[in-house]
Amino acid sequence: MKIATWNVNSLKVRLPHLQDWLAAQGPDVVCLQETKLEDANFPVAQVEAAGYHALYAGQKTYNGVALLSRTPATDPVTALPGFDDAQKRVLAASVDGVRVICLYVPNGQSLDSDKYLYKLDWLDALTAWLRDELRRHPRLAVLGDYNIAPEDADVHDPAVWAGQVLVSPEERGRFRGLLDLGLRDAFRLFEQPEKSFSWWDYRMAAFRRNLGLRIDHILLSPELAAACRACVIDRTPRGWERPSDHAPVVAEFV
DNA sequence: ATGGCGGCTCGCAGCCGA
Repeated sequence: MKIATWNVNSLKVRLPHLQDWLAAQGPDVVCLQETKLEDANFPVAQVEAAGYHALYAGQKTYNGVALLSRTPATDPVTALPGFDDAQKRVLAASVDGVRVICLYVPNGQSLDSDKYLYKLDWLDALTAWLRDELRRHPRLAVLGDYNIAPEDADVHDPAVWAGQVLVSPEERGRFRGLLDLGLRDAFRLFEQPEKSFSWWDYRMAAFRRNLGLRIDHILLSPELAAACRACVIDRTPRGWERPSDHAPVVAEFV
């Protein structure tokens, strides 16, 4: 089984890239973030034509998540339980015996912003929820844009990023809290190239110079981690014309 | 690296992302 996560930064703009990438990679499940579409405008026909079923929880302008799957997904959940949130950032469903959770973690904007406090509260609610979900679902995969670079190795220049969101000790502590639940970072289950990133700023030719961050992650329950055979970041679509600023992350397990 | 890009919108300027 092949699962993937991709922040497409507007599905309306990136639909051709998604179609090309699905045809090239043929994943069984794809979690999308930043669709920026109200549900009435979701491209259901195009996704079905590509061979996928779709669940989606969207809104205008910002956020929005979707879950595409070769076989129909069941038992959808579209919010963090017990966390009152107007923003569409969560979509969970079951596919082929795997509980899949698609996340778009808040960015936080800056350390002195209310959005940063919202991010930390959001991560606390996520942690409490995933603790229960791990008990309920031995085969659990939590994929998405976490907006956290877990370690300095996930940052092109830690000195440049010091004191900013995505790398703060509080955010990294929340990420470690997820690992402490028993989840494993699929990417780090394997030997990986130095300076592996999943996001590059549109400015300053950052992709060409590989000035990036690794902030898109696939976390796996112990059972799925034991079955995982590969996890890679596919940089290819980031080099296409008019790309998303994020690259897809893909994991395969038996 | 102190901005630069590229989404979005009761659009032509400003907000937001990361």
